[in-house]
Amino acid sequence: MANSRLLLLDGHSLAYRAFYALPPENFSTTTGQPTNAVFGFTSMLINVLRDEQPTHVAVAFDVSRTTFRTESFPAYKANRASSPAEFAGQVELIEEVLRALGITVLSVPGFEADDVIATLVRRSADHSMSVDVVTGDRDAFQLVDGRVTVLYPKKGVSDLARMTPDAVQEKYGLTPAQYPDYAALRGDPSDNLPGIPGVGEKTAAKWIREYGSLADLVDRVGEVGGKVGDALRAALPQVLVNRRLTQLVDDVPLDVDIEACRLEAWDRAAVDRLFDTLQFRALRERLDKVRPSNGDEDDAVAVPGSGPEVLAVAGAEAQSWLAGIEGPSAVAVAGRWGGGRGTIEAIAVLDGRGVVGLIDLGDEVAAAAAVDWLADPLVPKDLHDAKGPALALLAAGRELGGLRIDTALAAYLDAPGHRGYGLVDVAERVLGLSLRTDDSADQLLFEGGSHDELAGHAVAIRDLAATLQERLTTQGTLSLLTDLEVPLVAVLARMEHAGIAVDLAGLHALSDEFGADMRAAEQEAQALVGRPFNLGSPKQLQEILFGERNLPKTKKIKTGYTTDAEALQQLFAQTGDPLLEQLLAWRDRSRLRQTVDGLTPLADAEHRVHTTFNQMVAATGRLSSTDPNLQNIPVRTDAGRRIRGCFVVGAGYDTLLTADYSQIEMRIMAHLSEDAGLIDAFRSGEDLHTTVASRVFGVDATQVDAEMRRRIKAMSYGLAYGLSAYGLSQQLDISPDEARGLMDDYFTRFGGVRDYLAEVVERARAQGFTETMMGRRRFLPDLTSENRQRREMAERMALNAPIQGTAADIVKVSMLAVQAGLAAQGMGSRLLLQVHDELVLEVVPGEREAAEALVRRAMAQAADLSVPLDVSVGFGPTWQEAAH
DNA sequence: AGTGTAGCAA
DNA sequence: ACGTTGCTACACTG
Repeated sequence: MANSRLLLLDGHSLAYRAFYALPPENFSTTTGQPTNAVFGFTSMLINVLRDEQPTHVAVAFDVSRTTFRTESFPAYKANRASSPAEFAGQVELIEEVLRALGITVLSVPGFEADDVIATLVRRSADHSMSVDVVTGDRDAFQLVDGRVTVLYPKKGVSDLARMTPDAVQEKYGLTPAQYPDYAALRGDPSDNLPGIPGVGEKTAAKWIREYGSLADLVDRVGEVGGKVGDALRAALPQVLVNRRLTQLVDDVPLDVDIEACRLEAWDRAAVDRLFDTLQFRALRERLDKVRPSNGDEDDAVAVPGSGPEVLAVAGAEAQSWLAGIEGPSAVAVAGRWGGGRGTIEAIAVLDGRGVVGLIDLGDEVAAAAAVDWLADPLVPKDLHDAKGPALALLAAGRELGGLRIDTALAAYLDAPGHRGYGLVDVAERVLGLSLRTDDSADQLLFEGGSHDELAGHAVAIRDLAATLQERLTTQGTLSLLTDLEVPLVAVLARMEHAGIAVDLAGLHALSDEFGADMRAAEQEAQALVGRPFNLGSPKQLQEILFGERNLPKTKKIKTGYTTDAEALQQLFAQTGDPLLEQLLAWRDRSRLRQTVDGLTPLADAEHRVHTTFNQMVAATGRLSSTDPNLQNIPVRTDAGRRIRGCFVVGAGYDTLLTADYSQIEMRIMAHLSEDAGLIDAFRSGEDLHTTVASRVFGVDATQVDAEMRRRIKAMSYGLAYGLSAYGLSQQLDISPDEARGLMDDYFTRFGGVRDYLAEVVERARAQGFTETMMGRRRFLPDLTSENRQRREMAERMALNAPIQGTAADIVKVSMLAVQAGLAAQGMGSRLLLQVHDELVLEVVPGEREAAEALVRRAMAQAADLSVPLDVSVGFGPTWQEAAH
């Protein structure tokens, strides 16, 4: 035990330091939960774990305000205001963090955290451990000796003073043992311990140095001359009380053995979940770099040596080796991909024989064999995130075949909502494995000596496939993987590979035009203000609007007052300040230009842009699109639609086809809620919002005016998002009472919807997750949170996830059906984009009718609901003109 | 490099 | 505090 290092922290004092050191406005979750104390504490903890490499750790907390100290001296700490509510809540969160990290938490009624610490310090002497005590309470300096160091936060949460005997000597001119004597003389305002009038730190330290100790000073108290001597004699009883209170108790009754504080590997899944909810992204990564020092780094690394034999397979040997493979293989692929293309550098194949074959695709003969093998639909294989390799094969004019399980997708279905599904992350979360990787990027590149690494990945993929397959089977969601997500990989790869053509000249013209509009607005704005300024700087804008021009204050945000479009429009309505118009115009054009200018550099030689569809980002099951995001191309304004007009049909094709579901989410709501009224409204085939409005307001459909329809439409859509009466009132610009009345009327007519919404939340609370029609789960642990904000946030997520998720499932099913239909009929038309409820296809000459029929059928039959799935289809040379 | 604001889509 | 799911650009901060 000679090399054991014990780390002891004073939870409350450090949390308090952090609470006041870090501004809560910079440290809160998006749900409004302040996390400054949790963040600061956790940050300090990670730093000391990293710097001190302890083998044992414990954190002590004060339990209550009454201790033996308050009993003997009622004024003790009586000056302390009760801690603010924002603080109290965070202590619980800190304890959660510690639990997840497997760190012992201690508290003993009647004693302060420092007494618990002193007790452990004394006990650790038997184990001859070195000890670090982290606390914001200077009384702990009395514990310092050659074996024990106190780390005391100087400033903020990152700067710790290392108090060794020498450091104490240097700072106070006293030994650690003398410190409590000195503290008793000095008093402590923060603990409400009075000092001696006229005696400060200097005199107190001088006396202790001179007399050696407080006891000696008391013995010779008559020798102290002057006014301060009189003061000392007068205050002596109080000084002795101070001394007793400052002394730490080192025999607190504590039934925890030091050995129980040994730091074990922590529960990564729990840490991930907790840090996700706390939105501690950076800390998560810093924590990753700190490993428990008990040598666990080597015992879980999946590399050969602990695993199977690795064989470098080269040249002509590759083909025969691959041909001899038994059973499904786990395949790790090194390469690079993105932007609709990709290359494979090497693969590691692990099969039933238990040998990893490594094939470097730099070797042409071996590469040909490997590509044939990867493309073979009859060879079952498991990959992690197969879309990249699939793109590489498409680039080579081939297609990935035989994909059985994609372990990244499996991990996503098992637990959506994580930040990343790279192999390193997933192996750690699911298997508790720490994969060695040279670069932290998810995409493994094959360079010289990384054979072992790639082979280790293949082992991890094999184990992940087995574990996750079992988990999904238990969940009943395996078919979602094998029949939906995995087949979709190939479809997405083809879409990304195809890209969509853009009219580059048109985009450049738009950019110029929007640029000119921006300059005009900028000049007018600067003329109105009287000097140049940056219209894109919210800070300068705030100074000008609320300072110089003294406009009414808008909604408060972290950095002052908002200048968002809604607020500026409201300000304009109130004040008519012409500057606001110019700002809004500038913002609008600037935004549009930004969209256009982001697009042009991404076009390839054929003037096509290739987005990347991400299948594992949205917690609800939706896809997302990046580089560029083609799912948020403007459509609501005329100028915006002109950008859509620059997405065009490509050479060799006849037209673009767009097909979208109308009101798919409302239809899903009708189906799931089984509300007879809503189902009837859809079956009638009349305008949905008008029909619903006529029922809510109890009038004939012909009596429904535009305003009534608008309100009902907003209400209907809001329902699926957990809209509150307040939110509805804001959106419709009516009073909360009026909104409440509208909701009541709505629910009177559509009681099934109300019952469904209530039930979906309660069910999710009971089982811990929501489910889509096809069984896709979303876990929402916050549904049982004590914290109201977090709980209500989770409730809204629970309302929305089954609806948004079911829509996502249905669209994915329809994509598979479209792709299958195109292939079955040997058609040349192809899918290009998916925008949540819309598909965009490029149609070759002669296939318009067949394509429309196919798409309509595929989309309408993607699910069997109690209401029809209505699909509208349009054709046109541009995306804009193909819209309907 | 990371955070916050703003704004676009479904 | 008050409507979900995403992505990107920019300004500002350390």
